[in-house]
Amino acid sequence: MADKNCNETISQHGFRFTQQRREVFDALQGKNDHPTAVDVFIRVQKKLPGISLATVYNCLETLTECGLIRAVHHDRQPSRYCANLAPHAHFFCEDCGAVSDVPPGEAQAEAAGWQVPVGTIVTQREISFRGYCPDCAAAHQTLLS
Amino acid sequence: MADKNCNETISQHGFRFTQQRREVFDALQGKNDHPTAVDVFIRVQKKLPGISLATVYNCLETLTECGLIRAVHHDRQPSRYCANLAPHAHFFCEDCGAVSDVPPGEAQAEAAGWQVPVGTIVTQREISFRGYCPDCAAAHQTLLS
DNA sequence: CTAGGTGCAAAAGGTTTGCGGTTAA
DNA sequence: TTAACCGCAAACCTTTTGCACCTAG
Repeated sequence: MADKNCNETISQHGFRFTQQRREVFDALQGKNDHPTAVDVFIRVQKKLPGISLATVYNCLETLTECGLIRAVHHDRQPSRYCANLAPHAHFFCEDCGAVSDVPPGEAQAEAAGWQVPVGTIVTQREISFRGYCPDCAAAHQTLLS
Repeated sequence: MADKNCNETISQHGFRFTQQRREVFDALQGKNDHPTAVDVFIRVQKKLPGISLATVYNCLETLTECGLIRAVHHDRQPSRYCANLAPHAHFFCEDCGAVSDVPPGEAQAEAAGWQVPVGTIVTQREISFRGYCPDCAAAHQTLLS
């Protein structure tokens, strides 16, 4: 069903629904980790041994353009990809490198309160947190005590 | 005076206060544009014709490590650097590529309301907006009307 | 049938690094 | 004096591109 939706969306954007695009899309579904292009490449290779990394990059870009997935960036590290289309922020652990989704609270639906100049049109907002995930924070605390 | 402070801070971090670091630091002071490493390189060359781009990169990293400047990233575009140490967000214009600082409003001191998992330690937060700056937004409107 | 997509290999572009000579402390 | 730093050039790593072949519609 996700594939059906994917197919339709891709077609609506004037692209073809190829095996490669389907597998790249599938590789992100149902996981909430945030794989890099290379990670996706490794996953998809299990289904399509002949796929090339360049094609994975191309597919990821196409899918992003179609709004089926989202690209996530942190510093200049490799791009990561995310199938969670709901509004959310990202958390990057400085220790283990894990990337996780951060859902907004009730009161946090909009980025109210930022003094964007009058006349500005904001089309997108990105919020990211950096620090230590619960596991790594606990490990730190143990070391310090 | 800014230089004096810069000198002290660099020394405190165990680094040397070299001409190159001073000029790189100075190249960012008093401007609120957000130059790339190459932009800084071009500026600093006027003062130190012999400086190399690699040194500019190294200086920018050292200064960032000392907390004297801040690195700003957007997608995988070249890193930009910012001398504004006050808490603020960034706005990236999709049309003209301008990067500007966005000060927080009164009610926006913290990014409260995000459901970070219990036990997480957040050390840094980054907020960025993308869209059209007032000038480009006006241009768009003109085209559409 | 054919425009668009794929695989490959090579290039691009930003950033980092190794090394011999230089300099701030 | 000497460890840190600089300039240079080469390496690195992610991402993009050109081209000949292939395939979805």
